[in-house]
Amino acid sequence: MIDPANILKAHDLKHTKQRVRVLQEIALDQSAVSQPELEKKLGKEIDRVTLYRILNTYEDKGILHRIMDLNGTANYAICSSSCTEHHHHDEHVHFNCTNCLKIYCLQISIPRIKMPEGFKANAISSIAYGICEKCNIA
Amino acid sequence: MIDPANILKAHDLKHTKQRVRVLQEIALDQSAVSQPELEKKLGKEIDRVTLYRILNTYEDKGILHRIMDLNGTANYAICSSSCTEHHHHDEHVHFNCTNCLKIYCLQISIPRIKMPEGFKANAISSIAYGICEKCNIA
DNA sequence: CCTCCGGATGCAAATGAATTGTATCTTAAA
DNA sequence: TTTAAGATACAATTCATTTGCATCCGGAGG
Repeated sequence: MIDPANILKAHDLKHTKQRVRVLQEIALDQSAVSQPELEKKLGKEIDRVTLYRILNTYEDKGILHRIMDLNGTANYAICSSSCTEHHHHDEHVHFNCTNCLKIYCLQISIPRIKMPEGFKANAISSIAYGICEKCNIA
Repeated sequence: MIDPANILKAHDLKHTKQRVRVLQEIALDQSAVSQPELEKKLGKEIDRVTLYRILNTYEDKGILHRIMDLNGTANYAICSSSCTEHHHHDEHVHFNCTNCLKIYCLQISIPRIKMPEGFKANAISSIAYGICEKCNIA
């Protein structure tokens, strides 16, 4: 259950109606949402730039995680509760439907991968591309 | 060893000096290259739009594979020889340095991941973010 | 070697995502 | 209630990428 007020307080962020609306909107969907999609829904209430800044703030704070889709557009989804400002732990596999373009957060964690000598990984992202359950039916 | 002329012939592409130059330039580097980087190097010889079109053609033909970096910019690297027009087999892990922004193709293949019911994956991409060997020294 | 067609290139302009600057407004704390 | 730090809105800009169209050139056929 997502409580915007608590999340904001927990991360020392001022409680504004715009920030609350963004969290509500993103929490609705189990697939990740892009800024353009959010702008379509919230454009009447929130300025485009404000939306970008809110999303960046949320990412920095570890409230949202960002996934790049096929077009290089940023998509956002709520982080698992263990994410912090300093380290993201949302290391699950994402699924990007090449038909409807939606991004899903799968409940599958990313297998550990040993890096070559000299390379130090802080995070790893895994995106599967294909057809999602909804598009498979249609 | 990369032979541009052969690659072009093998894929039924006209032999033009621009196409040859792009292949030469990308083959030089073992890290993936973005269009903006290529444009810096080849901008005097090749038009920006032509560069985009060549890269798209190469991707379609399975000559290059595309990796999105942190900024949502497309980067390109030479495909393994088994890639074809209809299916990319370049399923190795990539490494995106958060310092120098370079993308490396690691010689590590992506572990098989079982998709949930209804989801059908055609390709999977895995990108590790961190500090590369060069930046680790400096 | 010459002709000629289709695909490739170059240039101009448009689109779309994201960022920056700045003035104004709002939250939360004194 | 006052007030300062921080948020928001609006305008303008940057940066990657795409589209339209006229021109050019590679290579197949004569």
